[in-house]
Amino acid sequence: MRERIGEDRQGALGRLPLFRVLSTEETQYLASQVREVRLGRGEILFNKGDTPHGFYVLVEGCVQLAFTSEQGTERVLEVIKPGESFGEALLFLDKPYPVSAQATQDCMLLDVPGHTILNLLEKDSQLARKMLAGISMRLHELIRKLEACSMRSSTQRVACMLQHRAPDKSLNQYEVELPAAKQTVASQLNLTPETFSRALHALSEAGLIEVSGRVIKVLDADGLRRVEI
Amino acid sequence: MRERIGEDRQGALGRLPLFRVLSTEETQYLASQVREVRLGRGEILFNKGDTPHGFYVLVEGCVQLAFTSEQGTERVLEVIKPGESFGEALLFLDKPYPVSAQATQDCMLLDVPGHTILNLLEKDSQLARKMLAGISMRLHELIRKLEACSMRSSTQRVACMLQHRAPDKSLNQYEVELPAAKQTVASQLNLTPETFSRALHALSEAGLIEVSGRVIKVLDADGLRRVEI
DNA sequence: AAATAACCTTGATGATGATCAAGTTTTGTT
DNA sequence: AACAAAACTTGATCATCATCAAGGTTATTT
Repeated sequence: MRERIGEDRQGALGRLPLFRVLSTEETQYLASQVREVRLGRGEILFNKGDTPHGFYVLVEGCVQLAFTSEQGTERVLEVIKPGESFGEALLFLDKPYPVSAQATQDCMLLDVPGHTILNLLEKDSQLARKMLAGISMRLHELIRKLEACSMRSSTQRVACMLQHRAPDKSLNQYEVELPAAKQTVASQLNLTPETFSRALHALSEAGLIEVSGRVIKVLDADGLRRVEI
Repeated sequence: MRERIGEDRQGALGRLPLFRVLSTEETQYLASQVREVRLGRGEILFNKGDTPHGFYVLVEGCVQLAFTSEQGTERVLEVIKPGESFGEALLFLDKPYPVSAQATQDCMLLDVPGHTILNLLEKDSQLARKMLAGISMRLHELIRKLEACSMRSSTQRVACMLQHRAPDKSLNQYEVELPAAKQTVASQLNLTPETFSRALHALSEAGLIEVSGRVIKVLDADGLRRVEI
């Protein structure tokens, strides 16, 4: 796969959700402008406060976006998976990155220069629409997170996360695989690893879920909805 | 002003930040499609979970966007002021409103049908760019809020909000007028009115601010930055 | 396969902020 | 101007979650 992309960057770009709408010609132009970036596990792509020049598409690996407070404590905002992009919003804002980006696996990304995407946007209303949809989706996700963040109980937050990750909302039983280490997921929920662990324990006690490593089996989705404390 | 808009809806639309880029012809088309909505203080425009059909531009008054939990407690996400729009992101998502909208003052809004704005977007890349910028800005704000929400201390959150509302970041002294009732601002910071009140008190004690009603005089912005508890 | 490191769990304690309650001030209405 | 209602403040108490600490488990490396 990795070689494939090296050889056929154009094809790889065309397969990305965001760029699927582009014409062959446009994809060609794009491919000529992007730069490949490789990161080893643990490496920092950019820090909060850095000046953005474009945006990134993750082709392979895993990147996490996080705030870091003065004391060095981290709060993970988002885990980026292959095919997803990040940093688009900054193209239009002229502000520094509000978060840091770190590779949690060996990664291959494409660095798309700002002017390239702005050029494409001028001419291609389909791409504009796609980007609007992408950013809107991101916005929606953030609203959900903020809502979760203002829900009182830690257990409720965890239950809520498990519901959100259901493959199908109508199912009452399903399995969820956590997208990252438990401490990372905890951080996304604005919880300490300890509290997260206890919350999972409580939900197990209540017979609502079964935990084995990163795989969580939801036994009673309806019960999760009714969690009070 | 209100009559003015009634007479000259086209002119009013052209003056709105989002639509300033439109041609006369486009503005004319838009004006023919929008519907005026008037709300009395306290009235609900839509509830969380409702199906959106378009988006809104606030011309006059004040609207607040909030979550409401099952128990009826409210958490204000945003206070919309005249000239601002909301609900754009839903145009691209096919999801229910994630928040409720309530008038906190008598209001006049324009209801822009989804298909109208999508039509305009097809042809006008300037508008697309403007919308992208608008939504990106919203996204950025939300990230800031989430970050604030994960900062530990309530007093820090209040101090942070006061810094953010500085008319000019380089000033060490300035006045801030809260955009809404204190309980609303408290809610935006994910605090109870009581805790908010105490935080303001603490900052006053420390000689960093002076409070008189909704007007807060910041005496030492640098000190605010260093607030620890 | 052994060793090391990272990750996770469980317990005990403490601080922060929510809640409840009562009083004060401000705002708005008649 | 007087009254009512909403908004705000202050105090006391309590619950939740973070922190600290130690032991256990799973991954990774050699």
